[in-house]
Amino acid sequence: MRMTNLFSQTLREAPADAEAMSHILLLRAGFIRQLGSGIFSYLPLAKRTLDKIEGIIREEMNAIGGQELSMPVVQPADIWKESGRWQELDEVLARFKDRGDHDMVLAMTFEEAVSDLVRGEIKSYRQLPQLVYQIQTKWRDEVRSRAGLIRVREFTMKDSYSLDVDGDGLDRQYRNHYRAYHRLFSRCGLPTVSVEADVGLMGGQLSHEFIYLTPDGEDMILHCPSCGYSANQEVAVSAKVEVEGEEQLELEKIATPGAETIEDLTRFLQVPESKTAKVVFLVGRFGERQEEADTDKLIVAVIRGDMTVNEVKLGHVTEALALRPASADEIAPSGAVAGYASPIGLKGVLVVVDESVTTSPNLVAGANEEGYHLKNVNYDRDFEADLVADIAAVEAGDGCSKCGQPLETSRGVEVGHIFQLGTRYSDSMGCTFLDSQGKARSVIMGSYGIGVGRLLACVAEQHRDEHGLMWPVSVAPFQVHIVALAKGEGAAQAASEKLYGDLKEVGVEVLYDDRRENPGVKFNDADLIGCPLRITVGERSLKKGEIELKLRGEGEATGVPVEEAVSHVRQRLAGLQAELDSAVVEVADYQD
RNA sequence: CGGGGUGUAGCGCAGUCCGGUUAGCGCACCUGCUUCGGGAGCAGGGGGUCGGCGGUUCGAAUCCGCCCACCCCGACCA
Repeated sequence: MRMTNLFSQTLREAPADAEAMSHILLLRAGFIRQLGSGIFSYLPLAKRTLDKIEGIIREEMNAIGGQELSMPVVQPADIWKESGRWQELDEVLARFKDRGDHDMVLAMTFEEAVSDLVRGEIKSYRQLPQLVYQIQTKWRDEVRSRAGLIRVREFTMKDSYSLDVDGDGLDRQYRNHYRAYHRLFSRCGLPTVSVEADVGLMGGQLSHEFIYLTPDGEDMILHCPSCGYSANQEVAVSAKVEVEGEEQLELEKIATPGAETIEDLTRFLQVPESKTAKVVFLVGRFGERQEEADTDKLIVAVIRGDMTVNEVKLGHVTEALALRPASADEIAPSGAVAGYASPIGLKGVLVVVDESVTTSPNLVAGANEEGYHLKNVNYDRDFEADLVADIAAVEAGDGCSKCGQPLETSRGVEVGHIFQLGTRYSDSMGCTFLDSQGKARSVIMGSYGIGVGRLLACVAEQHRDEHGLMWPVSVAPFQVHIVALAKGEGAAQAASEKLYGDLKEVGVEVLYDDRRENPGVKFNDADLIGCPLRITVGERSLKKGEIELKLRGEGEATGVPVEEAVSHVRQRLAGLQAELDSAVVEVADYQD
């Protein structure tokens, strides 16, 4: 591709509203342009690397038996009503009506669509197992898009769906994906770690996320340096701390004027945070799938003062469809007094108590009376719970639940997520097959996603320096960038043209800077765009019968004879590819 | 949705407090000449509903009101 024909230009300055480095660089290098919040156009350069990423994904999916198909983005709401997600999901699912006044949705994922396909096609156990996948556009009306391509509303995702007769089959496909994902991310040059994760709006029982670790990531990961346990904070568990036996003391009401926070309280009473109980008020939305009517209920979560509530865990144990912070008006009717609240004496609420509170005797808790707290509050004796569960957010330093060593935290971006769905969709949508006994059984499903655009952004984030992007060969928009130090006629011009033609001839992908620009401009743009191999063609080295080769990451260029240029280029590219291939390691299975 | 911020040419900004010529500057773009190995110089030129609507005023980018868009921080996810 000649740069004089390329449909984009580099920007010397980045738009002011870009902050993430991947966003700034992709914008400056002319890969992407923004149309609206979380809505982007991919220009030719980005499209090329996207295609390469998708190519790698296809190879890996095909290698584990995947068959590519394509499902519609606009779908009738009926199937979503059948699965129950029409009711379960809120605004993330974009809805509209067609001209016939039918409810329609913009697909945010495709479990319903495959399930519809499956119930039509799959009749017998003889047709299983199966693995289908697609690389398709999705729309999610995210609460907040951010960081360029990292979190957007319209995005393309590779999603695959496995269909099996039993759990063993599902497990096999799940493990296949687990390994394929690790291979594929490393083939793209992106280091990732896999962690146990929440199933979120997919439903199902087991799930892993593939995380690219970066301080700018939005997910919090906990991992144990000694035994390897790693999980998203949403589901992470830590070792239970046993409190040594302490006799239950008599309940005592004390005046604590103005002490409305745990911090105030510890200072006022001179007790550690771990000797207090705090409550968090949330409103849970409850309802049955397949039914329209929802009811809100106040949830009172009780946890020890030194810990925080993990809302994902709380959502699971309460089986609420959604949780949100409660307003003062919603709290008041229960009898709770903000700042001096406790579960003692509350009416009509769902009390969820963290395990930490049930094992900690003689805590200080609110008296539900302005200006007063209660001392020596004990679970069971003084108050009861509707649910006792682990609802604590695990933090750095907490003991690993497997080996007891302190856990560490890091941040990351989720680029892939795999789920063992089981029969969550086949049951609700009637995906059954006849087994060898002639009995109808539900298809066992798995679902596996990769955010393609996000993957591109993460690769950009990972491979860059102060001058610009540095694409791994496997996904670079072009393998070679020719900088022609010539304007119009001359030896350099002729040599560049010839080299460009020769390289294209042998199938090398080359971006040829044939613009009438000064050398500095061309070098800087080459660095910005970040093709792995740069060739400089200029009078200076041409006099020695040479052109110059430089890897994007290298400092110095090396001269090679003009006649040998093509073979040198192929060698260098092969070398880069080999280097990348050798970094692809087969990973061990996940730990159960 | 709550909190914070920004909207002036394709991009980066000044001007807005304190209303008053044809609304500026840098980059980018077009023409010409020169230059030519790490973001060149000179000369000339094109490009603006000052986010939108309404109001105040003799007069609004500037003051007032409403609305919209985008970004950042918190609850969601690939």
